[in-house]
Amino acid sequence: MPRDSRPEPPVSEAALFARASELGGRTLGDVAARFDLVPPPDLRRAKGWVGHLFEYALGATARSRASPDFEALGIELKTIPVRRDGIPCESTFVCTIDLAGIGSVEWDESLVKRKLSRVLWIPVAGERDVPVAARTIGTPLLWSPSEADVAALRLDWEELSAVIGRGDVEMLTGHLGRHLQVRPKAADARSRRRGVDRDGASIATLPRGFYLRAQFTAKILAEHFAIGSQRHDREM
DNA sequence: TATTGATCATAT
DNA sequence: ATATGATCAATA
Repeated sequence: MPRDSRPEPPVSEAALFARASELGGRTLGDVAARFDLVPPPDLRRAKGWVGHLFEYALGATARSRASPDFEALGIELKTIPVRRDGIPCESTFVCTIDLAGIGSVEWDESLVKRKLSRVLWIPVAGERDVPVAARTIGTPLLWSPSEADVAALRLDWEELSAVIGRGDVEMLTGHLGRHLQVRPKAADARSRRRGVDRDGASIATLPRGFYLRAQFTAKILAEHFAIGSQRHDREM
């Protein structure tokens, strides 16, 4: 029998953050056991397992629904795998791209801007030499991008969107974009999605998504820790 | 070894 | 087949 059943959605941002904070310092195995879930030995065949665990443990809206994860609060949940030194192991997936329509979308109404407006980051040990069940949960961070962040993300988004919009999606590589990049987001390399070519004609191409580079999220987490230790100093 | 391109599971 | 949750693994 599970010791805890699935919690109700949190009623406020503070309640959500408090709930997430209680998980800090514990292992994924601890949390999974509370809900009678079994951690896989590794994530090769369960890449979304950590994210799903936290959706469940924090009372996120059902997986079937559209984002944000906490609809009533307008908060997006992101687990982020980190090394022992706190630096992210991976980039962070933001959203898939409507390759046929993004050329006529403005930044202010973009999915990237909306999804990143409020994010609950949960750092989790992500090194592959640690079994999933033994991986430690870090201190959560409730984040909104600074004005400088928004400006920088907008610059990347507009550049990348323009390339897609003008019909050069096939020229895009993961190299483009300072903080935001475009990479495949598909079941495999044969997947196809509707896009447009340089003549504006409809083509079938690889589905792609926006991702945040690890360097960008590293900065977010680093600033978080810096502020945390500053507060700690003042308390002493 | 950091990064890009490829891939895996589940639910709808 | 698409959307959401991401990490894997080959490459540079």
